[in-house]
Amino acid sequence: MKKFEEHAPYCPMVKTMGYIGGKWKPIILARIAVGNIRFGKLTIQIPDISRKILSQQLKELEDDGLIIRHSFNEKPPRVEYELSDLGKTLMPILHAMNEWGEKVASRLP
Amino acid sequence: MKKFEEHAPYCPMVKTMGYIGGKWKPIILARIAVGNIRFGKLTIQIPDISRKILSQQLKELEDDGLIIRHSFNEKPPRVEYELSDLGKTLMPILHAMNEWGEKVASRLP
DNA sequence: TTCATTAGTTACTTTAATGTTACTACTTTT
DNA sequence: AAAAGTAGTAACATTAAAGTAACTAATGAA
Repeated sequence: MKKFEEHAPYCPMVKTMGYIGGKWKPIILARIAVGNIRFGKLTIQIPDISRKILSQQLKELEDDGLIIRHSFNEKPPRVEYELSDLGKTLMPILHAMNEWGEKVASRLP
Repeated sequence: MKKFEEHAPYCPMVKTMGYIGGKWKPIILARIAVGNIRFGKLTIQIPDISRKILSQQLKELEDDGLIIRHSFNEKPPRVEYELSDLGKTLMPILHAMNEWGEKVASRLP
């Protein structure tokens, strides 16, 4: 039924979605993009995310090389996250998304 | 570049994710952005999406005012989708995502 | 006559994503 | 001595997302 010739041999959008396709990832990345940030601060800035999901998503972002995790050996623990060089290349996407959200929010209540 | 913190009271990223946050939506939108396209053509260009999900996502995109559905009263049926004016304002995001996917694909195998 | 075509829908099942609660370790503060 | 603070994790429960198979209508073609 589907013709092979018409299949997109490789889709950049699919690739991108593989990295930032989660419900929370762009939101998390946008927060980290502002500057190094601690785990607890993220849970405050993104009130609707649970610690479990946040932790999980951060790990995926780290595994994908988009963020760097800095763990200071202190008690109580302190961990900071920052964008990696690769993560910083996402800034145009994050900014475009941020701007769009602003515009839509101001026009459609 | 503007800092995300300047727009913190409501979260524009969350708003944007509400519109294009699905697994398939950016991919579908990117396809429609290329030009008016029929339902069946979309199922060919996005081989891994089922008709059910495609139909469902298209309806959501239409309800959100991002795309316009043109139904020609023919048998067998013909339906074409195009970006609305609002949908066209997503182009910077879609374009940035597409470019990022291309770059990452070329650098990381 | 029977098949192929198109853009879906319906009913059902499975998988992925997300949430909840309780818990840890170590130090400092009350 | 108890409590507060941090960055998580484990076990379990739930919800959201996605997949599958079968079906429709009207027409033209084999």
